[in-house]
Amino acid sequence: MTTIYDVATAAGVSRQTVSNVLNSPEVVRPATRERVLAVINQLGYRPHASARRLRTRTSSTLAIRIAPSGDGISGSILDTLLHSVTVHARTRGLRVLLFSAADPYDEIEQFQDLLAGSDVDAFIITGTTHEDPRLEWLLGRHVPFVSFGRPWGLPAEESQAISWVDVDGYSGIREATRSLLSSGHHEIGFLGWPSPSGTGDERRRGWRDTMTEEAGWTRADVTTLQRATTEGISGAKEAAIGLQQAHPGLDAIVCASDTLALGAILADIDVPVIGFDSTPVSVSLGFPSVAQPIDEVAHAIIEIIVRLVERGDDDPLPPEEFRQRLLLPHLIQHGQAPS
Amino acid sequence: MTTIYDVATAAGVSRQTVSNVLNSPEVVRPATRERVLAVINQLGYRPHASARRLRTRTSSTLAIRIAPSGDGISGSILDTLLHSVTVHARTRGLRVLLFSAADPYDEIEQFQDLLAGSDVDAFIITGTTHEDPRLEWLLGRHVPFVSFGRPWGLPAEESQAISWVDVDGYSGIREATRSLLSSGHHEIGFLGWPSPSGTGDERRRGWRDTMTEEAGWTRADVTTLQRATTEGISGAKEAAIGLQQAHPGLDAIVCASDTLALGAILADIDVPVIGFDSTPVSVSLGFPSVAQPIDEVAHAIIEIIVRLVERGDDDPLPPEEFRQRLLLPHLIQHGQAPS
DNA sequence: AGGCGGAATTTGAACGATCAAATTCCGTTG
DNA sequence: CAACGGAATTTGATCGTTCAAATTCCGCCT
Repeated sequence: MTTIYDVATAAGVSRQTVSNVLNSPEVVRPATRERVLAVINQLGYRPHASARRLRTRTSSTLAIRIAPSGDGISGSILDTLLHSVTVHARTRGLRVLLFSAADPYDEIEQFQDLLAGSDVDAFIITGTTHEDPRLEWLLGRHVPFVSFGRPWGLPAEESQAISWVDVDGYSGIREATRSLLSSGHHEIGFLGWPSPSGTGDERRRGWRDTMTEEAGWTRADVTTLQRATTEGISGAKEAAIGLQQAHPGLDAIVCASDTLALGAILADIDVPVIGFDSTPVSVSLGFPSVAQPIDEVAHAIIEIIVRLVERGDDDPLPPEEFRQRLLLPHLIQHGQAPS
Repeated sequence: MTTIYDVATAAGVSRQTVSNVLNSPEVVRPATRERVLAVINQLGYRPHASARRLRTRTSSTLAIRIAPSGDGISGSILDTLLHSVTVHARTRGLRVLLFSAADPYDEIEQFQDLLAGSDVDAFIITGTTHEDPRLEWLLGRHVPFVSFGRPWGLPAEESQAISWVDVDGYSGIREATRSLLSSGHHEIGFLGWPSPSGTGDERRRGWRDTMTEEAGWTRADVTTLQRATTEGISGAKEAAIGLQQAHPGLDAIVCASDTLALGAILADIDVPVIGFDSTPVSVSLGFPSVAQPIDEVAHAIIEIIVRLVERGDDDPLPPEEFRQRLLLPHLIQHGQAPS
């Protein structure tokens, strides 16, 4: 193994100069820099990351929790995010460490371990809930983190302190509903999750507002055009059938997820169905779905993390517009007709 | 931040004793051990992982490459593996680092970086190909690694040196075919990938041998009962239609993947279809599929890695049966009927 | 030619842990 | 009661890097 000393000796400079070539090239005279770089290449020197971390107390690594196991149909959004995050992280010289945790408290336990060893500079958290203990813990210690998903239902003051990236489900469902309207449909139902659910309620509003503002329905009328059911195929199937029985004129359904959409499709009521998340199921069966721009999400997350990490410990937080990003999803018409 | 010195001072012992309490408890007198542990808890001391790594040159971390982006329908096997690996890794005190690479050479580049910094002790590699440059590189440097998937087509001698965990596709397809036979089907077709393909050919043989050994077909007859097509729905659909036209008596189809199976189902030829991998698509559509025991795979991988890492640098390799595991997949009858 | 001052480079110290060797402790034994 | 010896504990050195301070270099001005 070659160390910084070997390089220094071979290049006829001191170890610190080698260090500077790598970390602050601008302070080294160009001629020297070239010479050192040549030696570095020739010897194949790579800095010892742990030694650097010990000294600098930073790791250039971010951590993200991975849920115990893929739950099946839709769970893959987070997996997709993981891919994109890893790729974008690399372009900024960051690494991604995975960890698993049984529950939020266990997760906090892991935060501690990872931070204590200078293993990790920042976290990406997902699935924040009301009164999430993780938020308080992280904020209290000034640990840089970004949430994928807005932290719903927090007092404005606290929510301001949190960095997040999210996808505007409201707009996504509006776009889906609008596309159905413009292709001549009118009596469009909605299949969603039971309230309260930050994400779910927002998607429902997207549909409701489009129906009332752009299709001439009244608030009262649209209430019977929607059903709520927990994520799952059989429940969705029943709900879709129920919807059609109540509204024989029903001519399309917008859903809060691909799972619900699949249920609606399997109900065989023969109207167009639009899902959410553009999961493998919608891709392969070919029904339209609102796709989250996961790659953009990853990009935004990484940019924010870089900003947060670079910030000195008592510099002020960057302004909100740099730390909170709401991205637009887009309706995708998958090639094939439903079977 | 509390260090080992703080603990030592507070407990009235030397730093080394504290270190021993954590790393070799058996050499510390029980009374002392208790006292030190109490202080550790009280102060919330956590060892600084980077300092330890610098000294010991090990990281308790393994790395796995994550492919650039989820390709859609089937890719999720590796994601599932990632989940399981992370969980099992934790039980053995290991961490999981992700990295991305554009191609095998780029991947080797990353191996170097990660090893140079004592960031990583071992790798999990996937998708090994004939003449894989990674194998040579890793073997040449005695870097511990485990391959998910047998390295196909290597000279026996070299192949012996490699540790791997794989799933016996041959048996899986045999089980699938046999189950169709036992439910009264006889003219069972096979949809697979073009040869040569280690995995694909193996699965095809599973079907062929079952047909000839257990269903009374001749080698010659079965050749027309199978079609090969690249992974994709439309190709599979055509192939399935072609199969039925050639064999009007066709009464079931076994496929090398869920994607192919979905194609066959969408061909509407109304015979039972069995897929492979039990992906979300087969789960949600409810067609049977051969499921890889991914959790067992992850467990086996971690056990092997632990063995390899613990091994001194010139200890002999553990015997093959500890380093090469072929696991059995199982046919899963998903609840629901195809739409 | 001597002195000045900023740029470039080098030197000393430290980050927190573990290894290896040295020392202390303490119960046994002659 | 002193010497012995194994167990328990402490001390000195080191892993590879970067920070901060000290030193050297070198062109330029008077």
